[in-house]
Amino acid sequence: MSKMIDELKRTHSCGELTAADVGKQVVLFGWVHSRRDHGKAVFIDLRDRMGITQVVFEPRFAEGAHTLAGDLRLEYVIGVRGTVESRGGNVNPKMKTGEIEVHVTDLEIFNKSEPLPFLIEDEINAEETTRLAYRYLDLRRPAMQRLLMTRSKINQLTRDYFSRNGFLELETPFLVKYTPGGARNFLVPCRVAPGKFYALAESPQLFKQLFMVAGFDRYFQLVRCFRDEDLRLDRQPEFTQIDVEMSFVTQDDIFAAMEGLVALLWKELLGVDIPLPLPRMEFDESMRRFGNDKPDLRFGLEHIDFTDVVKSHAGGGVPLFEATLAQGGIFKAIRVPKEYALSRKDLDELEKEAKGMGSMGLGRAKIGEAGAWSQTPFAKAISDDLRLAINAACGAQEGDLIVFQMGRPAMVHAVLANLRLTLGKKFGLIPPYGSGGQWRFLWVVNPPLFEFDEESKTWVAAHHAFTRPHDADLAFLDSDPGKVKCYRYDLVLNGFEIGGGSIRLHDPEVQKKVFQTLGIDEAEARQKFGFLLDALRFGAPPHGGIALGMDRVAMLLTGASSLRDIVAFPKTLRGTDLMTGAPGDVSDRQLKDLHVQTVKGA
RNA sequence: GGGGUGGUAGUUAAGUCGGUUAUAACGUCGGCCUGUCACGCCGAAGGGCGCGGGUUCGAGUCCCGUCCACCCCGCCA
Repeated sequence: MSKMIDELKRTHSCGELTAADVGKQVVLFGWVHSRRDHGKAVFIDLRDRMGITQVVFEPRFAEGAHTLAGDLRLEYVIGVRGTVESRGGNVNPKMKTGEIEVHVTDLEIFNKSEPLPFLIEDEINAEETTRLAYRYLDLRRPAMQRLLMTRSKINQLTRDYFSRNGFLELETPFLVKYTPGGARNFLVPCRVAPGKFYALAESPQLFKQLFMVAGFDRYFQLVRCFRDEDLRLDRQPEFTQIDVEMSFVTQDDIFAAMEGLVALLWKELLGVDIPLPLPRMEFDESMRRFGNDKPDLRFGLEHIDFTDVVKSHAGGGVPLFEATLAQGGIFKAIRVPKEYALSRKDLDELEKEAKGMGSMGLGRAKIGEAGAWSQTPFAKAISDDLRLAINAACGAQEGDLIVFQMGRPAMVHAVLANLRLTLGKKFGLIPPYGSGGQWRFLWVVNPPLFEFDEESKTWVAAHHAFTRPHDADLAFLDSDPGKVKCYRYDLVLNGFEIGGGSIRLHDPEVQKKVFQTLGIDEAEARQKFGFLLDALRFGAPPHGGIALGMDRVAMLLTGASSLRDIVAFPKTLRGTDLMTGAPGDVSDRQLKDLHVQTVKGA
């Protein structure tokens, strides 16, 4: 048992002693961060989550402590008592506590440590696989401690902000009824109801709307959500949302509430003033200029649509162009100005990337003298008129390169949107962190309510069936569903979707029409959303809401390069936890209790 | 489901046209050192190259399969 823990109180953290404390008797607890043993003088950097303090052992301070200090190794957990002394001429300006050191009179080793799989240093020197397998050691690294402390601060500021503004923090269930559509759910077998399953909530969506019907008016929650979809750099199977719902509000009211939070977070955590209100862009415009609904506005290389140009020249004699037009395809390009040279090898790599996304290839043309094309198989077939018209449409000058895609709109957009990002990174167009102007927030607004699903040849809800259409578009519900815009909005930051929400459809009559368009009949609607439909009939207030991806916000705020870095115990891309081994096997007995059979090897 | 990158001491990496005993740094172990803070100096241990096949006189290097990790597409209302 530890004498020092029982008898002495920790007086300071390892990050706070300064010249003003010289002469004080102090007690510090922490980990041996590094050790410099000079025989008669032993220097230890002692670390806790607040910082590092140098502690010194010499026989003249205390014989016993000095002898014991010879046994210290990295990551031993120790307690020291001693006197704060000035370092005199040996000040270390790189350390916050570099003006002082502690001359130790008492040392206790609370616990030893075996040699570590990797060093506890800020500079990442271990592969993520190793770090994740020993996450508790990885989290000791000061850089990781700062990330999680920032995360904690975000939570605290968010709670303060919403509480101050009259929001109630209310909880919703995680174990919910499975409803089809949307993200794939994790299913949880229910022991007491044989053959039945709960779903883990993919979001509190329906419940927060019911809070509005119940009259709670302003709700927020920092809530865990679960989605059984494939993972990405910015996607984990469980993640945290800052979830918000408000009654008697317009879209502008919701924007104002969220902008206040964003400005507060950026001010408090980075000292950055975010100018409000945040800019807005129509969904259509975003698709046209950037090929997706989450544009990174930190650089140009915007898309240029030259479909009409090709059309008006009837394909210009290029068979592939003519075929694309016949199939209703579109043509879009990115102009690469001549100062950003791309080698043949670069272009081959880009083409490979494009093919990986379903493209046939990467169209390209180098602009030469008098608008001539080279480095392209189209150079011979294309008519002079069309070639010059495309150059003009793209604003391409001699020495520029245009890269383009043609075909199905979804493919063209996907390929060029990614190509734009790849080129932006390659050309170093993204402003470095801390340079100013690097926080490009954007509301993307007024997307279509429906999308046409090519597979089933039906209209499906682009987001969900409870989003309020624009009143002016109601007439199109029957005649031309693709034209119906809705009060749906995404908050985008630097190419990441950090939040999304909508004004909800609270009018049962319009709701009925929406279901009709979707081909959902009364019975099906009842079965899927019965309780919500009921609720909407019993005096549902006009309401709307939004959810911010808290993890993504934290990732961007801290400059972390992956969502995994700001989640304490994350999963790999295949959904496994390398430390615990989850997901794991269970016994036949457990399965039997749950009335579950598994199909092996199928 | 598809496209791509990677896997070599505890860790991070090098390893050329296939060729003796597979390198280095950090860490570890032993010794020395009173002003270090990437401490220094002397010495030592530690891997057979993700796994399984194959080609070859000979494979870390070539081929096939497979596992794991990462990045992207699909997917994520």
